[in-house]
Amino acid sequence: MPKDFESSQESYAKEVLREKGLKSTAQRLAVVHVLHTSGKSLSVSEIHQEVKDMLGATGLATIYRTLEMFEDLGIVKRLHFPGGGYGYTFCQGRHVHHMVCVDCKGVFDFPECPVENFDYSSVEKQGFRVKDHFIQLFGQCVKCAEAA
Amino acid sequence: MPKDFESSQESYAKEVLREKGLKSTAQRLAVVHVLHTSGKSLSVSEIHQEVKDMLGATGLATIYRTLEMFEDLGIVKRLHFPGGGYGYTFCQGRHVHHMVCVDCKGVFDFPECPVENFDYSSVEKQGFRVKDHFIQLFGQCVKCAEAA
DNA sequence: ACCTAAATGAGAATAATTTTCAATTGACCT
DNA sequence: AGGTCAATTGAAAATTATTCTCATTTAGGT
Ligand SMILES: [Mn+2]
Ligand SMILES: [Mn+2]
Ligand SMILES: [Zn+2]
Ligand SMILES: [Zn+2]
Repeated sequence: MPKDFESSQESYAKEVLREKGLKSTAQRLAVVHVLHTSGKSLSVSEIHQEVKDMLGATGLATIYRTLEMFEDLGIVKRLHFPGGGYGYTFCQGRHVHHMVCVDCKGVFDFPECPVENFDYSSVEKQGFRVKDHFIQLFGQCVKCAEAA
Repeated sequence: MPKDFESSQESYAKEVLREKGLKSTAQRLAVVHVLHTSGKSLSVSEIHQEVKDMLGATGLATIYRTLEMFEDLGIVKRLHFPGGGYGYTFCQGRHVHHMVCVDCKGVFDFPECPVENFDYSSVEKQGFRVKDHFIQLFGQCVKCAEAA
C-alpha cells in the first residue's frame, strides 16, 4: 500500500523535481497541493497563508522562491488581473490557457489554443519571429453571474 | 497656424481628457509623448525618468496616477513580461494586441484579433461568460534576432 | 484677470519582493 | 538505520515598488 494518498498533480511535481535534481520538500509539495486544491487563482500571500495552515511556520521567501521555480518548470502559471495584481494557478506542464472570473478569481481551463493555426504572416513580414504567447479570457463564472 | 506641432496621439489624448472633464496637464501630455515616441514598452520608472527629462522635477506619484487613469481610459495598455514585471505602451483607444520582443521590449502592433471568431462554446458550456481577453505574443524583433 | 476644483510634488507611510546567512533537511551512499 | 553534504529553509534586514497625505500650484471656465 502507498504510504499516503497523493494526487496525480503532486506526483507529477515530484517527478519533475526529481528529473531536475531538485528536492521534493514539504513546502514545495504544499504549494502544489494548495494550488491544485483551490479552484481559483491565489496570490502569493494567500498561498503563504494556506501553506502555513498546513505546515506551520513557513518563510514567505520560500513561497516566492518556490513559485518562481515552479513557473520556470512549467508547473504553475502566473495570471494577471485587470486592475493590476496577479495570482498563480496550477497547470501541470500542459500548454493551456485560462478563463478567469473577474469577481471570484475562479480559474477554468481552456485547452484549445486560439492561435494554434493563426496566420502570423502579417506580423512576420515586419521581421518579428513569434516564439510564445500569453492568452487569458476574462468574464464571469456561473455562480458569480447568478449572484449578480 | 497651429500653436505648435502636436502628434495625433497627443491630440487624441487631449480630446479624451476633455470629454471626461479631466485636465490636459503638461505631465499627462508628456507621458503620452514619451510612450508614443518610444517604440518599446516602458516601465513606470523609465517613464518617470523621461518625463523628468522633458519637464524637470515631476512627482513619481503623478506618473502612477496618470498611468492608472490612462489605462482606465484605454489610452495605454499594460504589458506583462515572462520573468515578471510589466510595462506600458500607447494604444490610443484601439482594440489591438501586441507582440513584444523579449530582448529589447520593443512593441509591435497586432491589429487582427485571434479570438475574433473563436468558438467559445466548449467553455461557455461550463457556464462561463466571456467578456474580455488579453493576448500578447512574445518573440524577437529583426534587430535582436540579427544581433543574436 | 479672477476663481475654483482638479492636479501636482515632496515626502511619509505602506506593501511587495529580494537578499543574507546560520540552521535544517532530503537524497544518496554505505 | 545512520552518516554525509549540498540544497533548502526561516527569520530578519535590506531593497524596491506603490500608495497616501496635504500644502501648493495650475488648467480651464467666466
Ligand atoms: Mn496557446
Ligand atoms: Mn482581441
Ligand atoms: Zn466567479
Ligand atoms: Zn528586440
